[in-house]
Amino acid sequence: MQGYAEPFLEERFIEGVDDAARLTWPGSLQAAAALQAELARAVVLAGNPCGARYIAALDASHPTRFSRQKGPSVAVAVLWDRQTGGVLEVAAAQMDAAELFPYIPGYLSFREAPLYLAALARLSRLPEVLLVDGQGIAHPRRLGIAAHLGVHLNLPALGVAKTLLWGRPEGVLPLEAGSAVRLLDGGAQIGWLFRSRTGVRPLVVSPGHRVGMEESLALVRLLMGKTRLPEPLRQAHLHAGLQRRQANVR
DNA sequence: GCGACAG
DNA sequence: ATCTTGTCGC
Repeated sequence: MQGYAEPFLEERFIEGVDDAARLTWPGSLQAAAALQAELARAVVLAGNPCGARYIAALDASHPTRFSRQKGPSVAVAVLWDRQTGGVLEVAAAQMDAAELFPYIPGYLSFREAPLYLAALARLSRLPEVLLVDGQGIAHPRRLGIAAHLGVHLNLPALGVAKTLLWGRPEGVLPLEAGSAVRLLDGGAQIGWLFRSRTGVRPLVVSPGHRVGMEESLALVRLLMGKTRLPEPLRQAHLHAGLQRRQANVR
């Protein structure tokens, strides 16, 4: 897949970085790390998305190597309406898994962001916030996939990951639902460990772009339903799996 | 060399 | 990420 359609998506030029190159594999891990560090300088860690009505939740589903299913990878953008508390639209995009960049911890956006951009472009309206399955700034170079997408599209974005990639929790996280502890890297806070339900493994919440640290956690709290994941992301996960299996049959 | 390692 | 039914626990 070369060049992704993005009709209504805003763009913001990042000084010193070619627009189209922001999400393109620059050729080496070293160059990719440098690009991440460069884009991380553009991250804005302030903003309150709690009043937003339209949220896009992003998740992807991939075929397994040792599976009979050899079909495409599928990404889904679920447009969530906070006014009604339900799904407005489900937009999907697919690519042959072999054409995707491989998964390398720390470089997930080079694999999945192109799919997400294609899915987002198929939504009928521009979301006010992106809720991404993965890290925001809780990343070795402060540019997880949520931050990368946020900066690229100049949209408020935040990450909700199911496991930790980077950072050290500040103390022990209580078992009670709703509890949270700061996630630190050196002296700086890079996110939260958030116990969304009693007894479940904590989520890693971190701002991606144009969202404050406290506000990122506040929004996730507002989006919680009855399960471990915030409801929009749970829906995105569900639909990504369903649509991938659908694509296999065809 | 050893441990860590989003999806 | 994915392969998978029932089963244990709040």
